[in-house]
Amino acid sequence: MQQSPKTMKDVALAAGVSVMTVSRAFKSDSSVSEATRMRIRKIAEDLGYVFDSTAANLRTQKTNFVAVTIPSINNANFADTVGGLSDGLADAGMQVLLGYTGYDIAKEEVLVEQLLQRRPEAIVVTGGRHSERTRRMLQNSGIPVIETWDLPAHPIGHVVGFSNADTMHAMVDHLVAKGMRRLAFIGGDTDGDTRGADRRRGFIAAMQRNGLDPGRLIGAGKPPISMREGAVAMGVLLDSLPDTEAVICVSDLSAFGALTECQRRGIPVPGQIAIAGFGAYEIAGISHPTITTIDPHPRLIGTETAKLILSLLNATDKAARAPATIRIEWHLRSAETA
Amino acid sequence: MQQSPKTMKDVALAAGVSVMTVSRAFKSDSSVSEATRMRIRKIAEDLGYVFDSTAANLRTQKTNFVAVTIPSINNANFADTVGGLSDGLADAGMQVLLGYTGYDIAKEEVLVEQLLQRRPEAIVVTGGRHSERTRRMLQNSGIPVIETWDLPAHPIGHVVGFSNADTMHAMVDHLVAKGMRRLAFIGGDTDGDTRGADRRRGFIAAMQRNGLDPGRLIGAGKPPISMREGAVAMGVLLDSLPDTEAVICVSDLSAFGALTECQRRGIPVPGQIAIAGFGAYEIAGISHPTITTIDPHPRLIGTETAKLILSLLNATDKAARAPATIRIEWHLRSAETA
DNA sequence: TTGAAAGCGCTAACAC
DNA sequence: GTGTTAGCGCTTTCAA
Repeated sequence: MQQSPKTMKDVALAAGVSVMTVSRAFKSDSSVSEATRMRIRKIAEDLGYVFDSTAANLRTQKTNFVAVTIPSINNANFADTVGGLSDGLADAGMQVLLGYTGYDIAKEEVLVEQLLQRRPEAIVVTGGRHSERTRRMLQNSGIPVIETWDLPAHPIGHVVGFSNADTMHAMVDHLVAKGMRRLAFIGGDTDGDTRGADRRRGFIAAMQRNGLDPGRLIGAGKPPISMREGAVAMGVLLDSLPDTEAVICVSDLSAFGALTECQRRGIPVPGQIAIAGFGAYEIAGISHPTITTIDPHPRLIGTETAKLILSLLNATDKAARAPATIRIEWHLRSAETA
Repeated sequence: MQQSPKTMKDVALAAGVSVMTVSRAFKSDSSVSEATRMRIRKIAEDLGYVFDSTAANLRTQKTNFVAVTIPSINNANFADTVGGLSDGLADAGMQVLLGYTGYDIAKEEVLVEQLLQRRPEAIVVTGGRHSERTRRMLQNSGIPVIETWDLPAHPIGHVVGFSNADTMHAMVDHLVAKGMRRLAFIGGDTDGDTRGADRRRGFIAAMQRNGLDPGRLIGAGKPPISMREGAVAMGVLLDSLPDTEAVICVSDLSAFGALTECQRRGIPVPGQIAIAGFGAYEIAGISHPTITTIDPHPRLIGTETAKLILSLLNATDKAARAPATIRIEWHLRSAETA
């Protein structure tokens, strides 16, 4: 049973042709007579032969996959990005090799090294903050590097993203325009989620710009912040700063948790307190009441990244490989909670 | 910039040693003097050398990864399983190569073929229904095959899962014990989600066993069923069969959507209608009210699968490689909606 | 502790 | 349209 896998040699032997002819029979654009091709494919299928791409990869120096790092597999936003990326690359016969950093730049460093050892054709990372060694490895990799979900001040290579801080300026302005002044922010209490930290910074800057107190910051735990942590943080906020008029949560998940805490306490939303989130997760549009949020178009980030990668890999002239920054437009979705 | 990557030969040249010595310097258990090892590693780092695992894979016939197919990347249950699997394999230095079937056995067939071409050390598939060709490819692969999230009647190899139908028997009995008789089921209207279809079948069988009418079946669309589709289906149910006493939804996501539809209509839950879901997603425990559900312990499925794979790969005698079926216990979590 | 030779399974390049 | 030769970058094996 556990016999060693069949090789092209086995197929060639059975078909009475050379290994090279078998190889050609599997590439649809190569010169083999249609009769031999069919015969060889039939024999291969009967033998249970499975093409060995590890060998082809070594010989051709092409692996046909793109490495991608995301903070967590369990996050609908990043899942949408990866989905868009996978679908966009699939037509070109490329696959995605995914790795999870757990919101930890030390883990990211190990992961990037492991991924580069498998010789991807391009590498996509989430966010613009990395260890020095990670930056160096990416820079030296010789393959296209794309940073996403962010707009780094000093990009390593290409960028497909947006400014997380900017979104909070828009959200603060939205709430202020509704007459609210005492705004709070619920987010992680470490900077592991660098995009979440950027949003907190954006919140603080926007409050200051509006001449308002940016001090109502509630730490909800180590990122990522769950629904439950959002609920707990809302409890803390309601207990400690009961005159708060609105709260912006680092994500829709924590915003939903916060909403349920209000519901459990019988506190009207947005009557007594308004709630806003981030991410345009499905729950924001279906919860009762619906949640005001920012839609960063996660899937679009993925499809645009795929397009960029394919154009870079097909580029012949140097100009076409120049570092590109693709800004993704985001939208504020005003809903019932704010 | 786009120069060809450094090889061990480059490092060897720079260090004045043979390629073999460089190779040894990177394996921690091999015989090189500590001085040379340090020197070589330093030189390699300075040169920006990155180990090429594609070459090592070919030579050693080991790739150090496990292929995994899941229906959708955007599903917290499967994400948890993959998370448990990744973590369980990481200690052994193995990675996961993930592919998505989109709840489509034709796509699964293509995917399995692509994955096997990369020569994984084992392959994990979600569910127990596959095309004939998929079964054949898996059977002939010569590597451990693990079917998960199901208890197939005729397993291909190993199994780590549970009976989806059984969970619905427990849920129906739970509702009947509360005095409810007119029960409905909201699920997909195709069998693409085979586990969802199994749950619908389990619902029907359990109703019949209780002498109740199993005809209140609401089709909510093509799987996977979203929160919104759950809400729409609940609207259909309330309009067409308003005397329904309880509804079981194919997942917590659709159950939550159904709950919000009741909330929008001002219908008390569970006062007028009880709601149950499946999956023990975070939302079931945090929504207001909380949702009665089945916890299939998704992460445990992943960690048990990882343990099984590692023991199979380390097994020397044939007995230790005999097909195993690991049943995962699930639990009914009674909450406020039922 | 170190090195030389051979080869993993495939394909580019060149012959015929 | 088909075959031969060489070699991708490593590691196994054997020798020193």
